[in-house]
Amino acid sequence: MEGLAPYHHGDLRAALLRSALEIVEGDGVSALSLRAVARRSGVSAMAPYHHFRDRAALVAAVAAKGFERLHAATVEALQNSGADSLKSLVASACVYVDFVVANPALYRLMYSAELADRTSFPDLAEAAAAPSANLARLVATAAGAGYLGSVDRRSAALQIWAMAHGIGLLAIDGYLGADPRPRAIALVGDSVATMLSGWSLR
Amino acid sequence: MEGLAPYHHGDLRAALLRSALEIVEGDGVSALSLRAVARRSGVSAMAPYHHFRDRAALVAAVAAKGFERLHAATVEALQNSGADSLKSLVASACVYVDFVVANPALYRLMYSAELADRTSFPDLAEAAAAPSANLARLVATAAGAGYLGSVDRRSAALQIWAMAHGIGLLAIDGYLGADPRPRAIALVGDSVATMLSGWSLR
DNA sequence: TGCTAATCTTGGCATCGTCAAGTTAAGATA
DNA sequence: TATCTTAACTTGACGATGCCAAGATTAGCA
Repeated sequence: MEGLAPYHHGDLRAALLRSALEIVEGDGVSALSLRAVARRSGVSAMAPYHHFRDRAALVAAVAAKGFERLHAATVEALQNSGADSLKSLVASACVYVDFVVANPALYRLMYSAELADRTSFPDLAEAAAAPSANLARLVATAAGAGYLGSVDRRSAALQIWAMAHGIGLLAIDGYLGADPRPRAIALVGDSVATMLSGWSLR
Repeated sequence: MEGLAPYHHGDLRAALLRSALEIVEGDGVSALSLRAVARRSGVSAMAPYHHFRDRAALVAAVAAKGFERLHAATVEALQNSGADSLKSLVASACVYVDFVVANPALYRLMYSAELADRTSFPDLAEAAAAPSANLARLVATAAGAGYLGSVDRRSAALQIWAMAHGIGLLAIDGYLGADPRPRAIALVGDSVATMLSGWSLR
């Protein structure tokens, strides 16, 4: 026993996810096929179907992993920053964009059109909710500290999110030149600070 | 002569583009295949290759059409608005987001990953430059009117663009609920106004 | 009128997602 | 321990896709 390639893999699901992430990060979303994932995991083309209903389910699982990482990065950064709610907001926006620039293909996958309807993927919906909830919490404390004036919290959160989302996407699409990372981070930090100063006037 | 389906189409390129736009708007980007476009145009599967080098070239041509429409919509809206540079900026941001919400699949295609490197598609690069140039011009006149304080014009333009881009994408991805159009437009208008008021402080 | 080059077609190949039916082994039951 | 159930995995096949290669048709110009 213990020969090469046993019939039962042991933990194929995890291995498939790992392979999928490697493919996405290495060759982009377009290279992510079920067959490629199976091949890289040393398994037949149909094996993944016993762990993911179809290709979309695999993509959704990869996206969920991405949201988990994004959330983890944000949480970690907030622990290292102070308690100032304004600085926390700016910092988490910067971390967000940093994540986008560091994982361009993964981020694009996380917001790809095929996953727009998340009702079919409850795990993905749950994973994606964590960053949103985090932002909402930060905005709430900022509002409590009087930084938002009379501005609706939900609107404020959406605007900050949209700005980070937009800057991150423009960065990885090449609109911020080569080496967009410092420029993108400076832009979000600047814009979030600007918005907060604008809101505090109301 | 003048029978059905002549061997030479006459203006296949235009017909293919039209079919492609119909497919994108009707069934989404994922349904846009060369064969489907050919089928809808009543022509063999290989015919498109005499007008577009490969699938990416077709997609690029569709995207260019999209940028032309976006630019046209913005220009038209600006003619109907006054000369106030601040209002013009807000208005064009609203028109931008309105376009995104009205043409979700087309907009996604315009910024799809496969077109990120536009050096291969000079026509697309040129078409995409028009909206950017328009925005830069509006920002320049706003700066001339003293609305930007000491803020870098390029940064200001990028932030406005990113905000519209981000809000539009969040809207068509379902994060603004069903019927996102009024909400999205209100959000951009609000946010651009906020940013301008924040900038004018510096 | 005849030549050339552009336009369009047919046929074929590799790859993809997925259905159907079979094989292997892990784990419960007796 | 022997058997049975069931999950995990495989092989084979089908239709669809992007694209290569080679042939057919016709427009436009000499």
